[in-house]
Amino acid sequence: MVISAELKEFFNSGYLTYIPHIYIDCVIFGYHNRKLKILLTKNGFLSEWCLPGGYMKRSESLQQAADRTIVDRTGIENLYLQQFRAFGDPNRTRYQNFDEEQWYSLTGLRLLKNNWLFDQTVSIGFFAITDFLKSIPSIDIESIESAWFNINELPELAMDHAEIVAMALKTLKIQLYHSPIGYNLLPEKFTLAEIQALYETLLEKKLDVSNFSKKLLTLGILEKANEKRNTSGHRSPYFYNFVRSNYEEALNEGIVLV
Amino acid sequence: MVISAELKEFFNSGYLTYIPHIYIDCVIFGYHNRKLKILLTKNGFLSEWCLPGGYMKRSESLQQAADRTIVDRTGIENLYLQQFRAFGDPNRTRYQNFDEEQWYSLTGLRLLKNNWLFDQTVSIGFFAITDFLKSIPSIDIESIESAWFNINELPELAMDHAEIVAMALKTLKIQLYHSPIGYNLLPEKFTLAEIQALYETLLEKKLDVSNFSKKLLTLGILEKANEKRNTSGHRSPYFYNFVRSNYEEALNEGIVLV
DNA sequence: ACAAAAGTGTTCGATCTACACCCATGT
DNA sequence: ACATGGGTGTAGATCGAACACTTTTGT
Repeated sequence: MVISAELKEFFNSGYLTYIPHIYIDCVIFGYHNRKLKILLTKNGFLSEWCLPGGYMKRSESLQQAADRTIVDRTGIENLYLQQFRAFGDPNRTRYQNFDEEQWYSLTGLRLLKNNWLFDQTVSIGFFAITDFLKSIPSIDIESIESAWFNINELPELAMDHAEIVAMALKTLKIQLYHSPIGYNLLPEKFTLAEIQALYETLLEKKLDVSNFSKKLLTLGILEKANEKRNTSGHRSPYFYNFVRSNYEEALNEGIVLV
Repeated sequence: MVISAELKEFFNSGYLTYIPHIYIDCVIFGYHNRKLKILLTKNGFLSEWCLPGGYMKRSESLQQAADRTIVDRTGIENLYLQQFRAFGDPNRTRYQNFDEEQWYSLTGLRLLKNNWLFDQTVSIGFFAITDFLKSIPSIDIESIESAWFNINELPELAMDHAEIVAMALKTLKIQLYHSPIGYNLLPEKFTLAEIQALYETLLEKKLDVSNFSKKLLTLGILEKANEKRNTSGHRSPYFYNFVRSNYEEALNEGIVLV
């Protein structure tokens, strides 16, 4: 990996800009057509894949740090990132297993043992969900690759990142139970089969067709549009769309779904 | 306030032991006889009251830090502390409004602007609930007083501590809805009226006598003991006790209560 | 007897679950 | 006509809210 001047600067004096002990890790779920993926990045110095994340800057808020991190590291904008847990096992630091020589041979930089990069970090976990076809990630200075992975075909993850993913998934499911989802994951108009597929994928279980649609329609979250999708070979399904006001209300008030 | 040698040492070189940017704040709910209180401490240098809390030590886990903090600061042992949120507004630091002169006149110590105590901190919020009659708090070196306050008669709180309390209370209520509580808050044997009073106080609403007991008995969490409390003037209530196995199961599996 | 608190029963309606059934359409 | 997926209807069980009722006990 080529060590840019920018990266060198980051290694040597990043602690002036960033707080050395507070890291943000983001679990970005991507959904499309019955597939649930998460976004991972390949750090240039680690063999395992990582969650996209970054240090918190001095004098910014946690939320700002998370939002900035995701834009910086993946180029994806307008994600609604939600905090779900802090992770703070001892000796939790990205480069804990490197000694000075190893680091030198990898980067050509001599970093002292007390360099800020080797400090213990507490990580604040955030998660978000997006349509992975609409969200094309880019990469940042510390990374060499960035990709969507199927949730049940994840590669080896660095540090405690597997645990972070597991907790995020658990939180996502609980959340889904109490508030609707879909605004950013489905097109403007969609069929009942499509939204049910979304829920079934996220919850990892089958739902009853009749009961599912009844629920969403009774709650007033969905309404039938006067249009059908043109399929062939069988009956064409109607389009539906979200009823914005009721959707928002369900987000605030909470519902019980499924 | 007298500045002990220990405190002086803490101010000057605490950063060697503690991570300057990570703070733990604990909301300790105390219940007894229809009263819900929280535990606050009076810091010797601030006019407002604070949540008991402390810095995280280098190379300990978040959970260890929280557990140690509560023992150190309040002397209360065996609390089950549960993480609920991280708070990280910019410029969030306990002594942010002090300048060098003020600090000197208060403490007799000359601390530089870049002293670790003035660093921005992210706080990880934990909460727990205990019986406040059984939990007599003691105080620590930075504090001059420690006391239980009724939840709706809280004094002015430092920094964002009011927000932390509000979030903790919200989390407690949601949690109560999904899992039983009472093991450490009620005596071994208690009456239905007593456990209902507990729930009504925590949830801040009245519950129906019949439905409440039916629910807990149907779930198998409570069982009737062959004993009555001796009251006078009217019918004596039966004692009940928790059925440990079902209680634990409800904790793990989740229930819906009320 | 009656007041006060303990404890039980019952009704009504909403909601969930499971499953059967009908509909539309291309071949 | 039939296969395929879209969509609806309904019986039975379960649950929850509200409230009336019975029991026990001291005065």
